[in-house]
Amino acid sequence: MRLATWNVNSVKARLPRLLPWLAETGPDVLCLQETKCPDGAFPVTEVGALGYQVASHSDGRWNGVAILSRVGLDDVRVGFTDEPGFPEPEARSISATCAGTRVWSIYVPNGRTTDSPHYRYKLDWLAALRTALGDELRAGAPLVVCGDFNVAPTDADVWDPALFVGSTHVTPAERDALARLRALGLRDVVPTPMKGPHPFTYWDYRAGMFHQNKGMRIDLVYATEDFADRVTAAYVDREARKGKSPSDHAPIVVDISE
DNA sequence: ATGCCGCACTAAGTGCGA
Repeated sequence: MRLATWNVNSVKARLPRLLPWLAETGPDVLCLQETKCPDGAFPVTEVGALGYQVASHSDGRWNGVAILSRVGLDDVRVGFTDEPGFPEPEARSISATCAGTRVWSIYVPNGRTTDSPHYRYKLDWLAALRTALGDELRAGAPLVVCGDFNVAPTDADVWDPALFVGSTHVTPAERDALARLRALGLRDVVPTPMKGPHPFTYWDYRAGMFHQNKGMRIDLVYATEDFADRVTAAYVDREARKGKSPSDHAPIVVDISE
């Protein structure tokens, strides 16, 4: 099975990139984030023509997550128990069972700055996610959490750690929240960079950040041991960040043996 | 060359992203 995750920064704007990418890469399951697509406007016909079922969760202009699958899409759940909001819960989590694996697509709140209420919201959201995942892991099925975690796990996951001192995405509290997810039994499936030493997944649109490879690894794949042990390859598809009208994130592609 | 911000909403200006 081939699984992928991609923050597309608007599924509508990215459709001319998404459709050929699906046809060429052929993931069996694709987790999307920042679809920015109102309910009912998701291009289900276009991706359906490529053989994919869609489960999406939207709140209009911002956020939005989805799962595309051509190997089944059952027991879809939007959000999770006791999910924090700002003030109301936003469209940041959707999960489904695909070919026997519980798949989550998540878009963690940005946090903005460490003195912002959005930062508290981010930490609370990650803590509640941990609780919800812990509950689901007791069921014992293989599980994988994919998405834009908005946290760089280590200093090697940002292009210049000195520039990030005092910023969100790198604080001990955020990294501890990730460590607590791993402590549930989830393993960080680190992709191959394809170029350079760092498997960055995000490069700002501005100032030529991509061509200087000044990026961050903030899109992650966290998998249960039984799933992670079956991973045969994982890579960052930098090609999708090139060319006309790309997302500012690149997809991660993971191959798993049956 | 991978190339110097883009998206949504709405109608030029703002909010957001990390």
